[in-house]
Amino acid sequence: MAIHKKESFTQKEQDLAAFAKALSHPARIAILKVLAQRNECICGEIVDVLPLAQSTVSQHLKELKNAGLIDGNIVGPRSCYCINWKAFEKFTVDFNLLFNKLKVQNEKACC
Amino acid sequence: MAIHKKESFTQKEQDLAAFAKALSHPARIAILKVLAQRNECICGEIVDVLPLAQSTVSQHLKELKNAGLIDGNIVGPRSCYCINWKAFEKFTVDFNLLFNKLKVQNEKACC
DNA sequence: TTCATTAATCGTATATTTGCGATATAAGAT
DNA sequence: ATCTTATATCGCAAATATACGATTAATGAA
Repeated sequence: MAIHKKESFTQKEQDLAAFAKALSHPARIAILKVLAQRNECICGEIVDVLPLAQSTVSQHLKELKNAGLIDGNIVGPRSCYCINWKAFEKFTVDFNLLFNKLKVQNEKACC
Repeated sequence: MAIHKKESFTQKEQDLAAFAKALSHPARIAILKVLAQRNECICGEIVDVLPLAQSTVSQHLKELKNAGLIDGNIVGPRSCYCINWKAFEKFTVDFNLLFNKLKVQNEKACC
C-alpha cells in the first residue's frame, strides 16, 4: 500500500469510518457492553470477563479511548472507565443523517 | 498474533463487529453515500467519483457485498450495485438495542 | 522502606488490510 | 471473428491490527 488515501475523503467520511473502526472488533463491542451495563467499570473487571490477556484488553481500551468512545480516570492504583455517551450520540446521529434519511426515499430494492 | 480470538465472543458481538468493520474505511462510507443518493449505481460511476484505482474500488465493493450491506447484479457488461436496506436496518436496530436502551439509564457521566 | 497489586507500555510475531498494476473474463459493437 | 469496454481477480508490497509476555510505573499495604 504505497500511499495512504484516507486523507482524500471528506472529514465526515473519515470521522464516521474512525468511529466504525473502533467498533470493528468483537472484544471492543464486548467491552462497551460491559461498560454500558455497569455504567462504570475498572479495568480488572473487564479483563476478568474477556478471553484475552491483560495487555491486550488494555490495548483495546486505549483504542476506544483514542476514538473518544470511552472516558477513563485513575482511582488509586486502578483505572476506571465509562462510556462517553455524548460522543456516542453524536456519531449515531451522524450515521442516521447519512443513511436513514435517504432510506425513506429509496426503500425499494433495485438489484 | 499467534491465534485469533474473535471466535471466543458471542455471535451477536461478532456480527456487530463485522458490520462496523465494513463501514470502517472512508472509501466504503463514500461508496455507500453514492449508492444511497442514486438508489442504484454502476461500478464505473463509483470509480469516477472515488480517488482510487478501479481494482481497489472493486475490492471495496466486494467487501461491502460480503458483509451483506450491498447487493449487485450484472447488467450487460456492467455491474449494478445498490444498498441492501434490509440488512442495514437489521444492524442499526441491533446496534441501538445494545447501547441506546442502556443509555437512558446511564446518561450521567462517571469519569 | 519493602512488597503486592493494578494497569500501561514495549517489543515482537503473525495476520489482515489496503492499494495498485497486470491479467483474465465477459458482453456488446464492428 | 475481432475489437472495445467494463469489471473482477491475481500477485505483490507496504501499512495496520491483533495478541501476548515481559517490563515499567504508580499506588496502597505491611
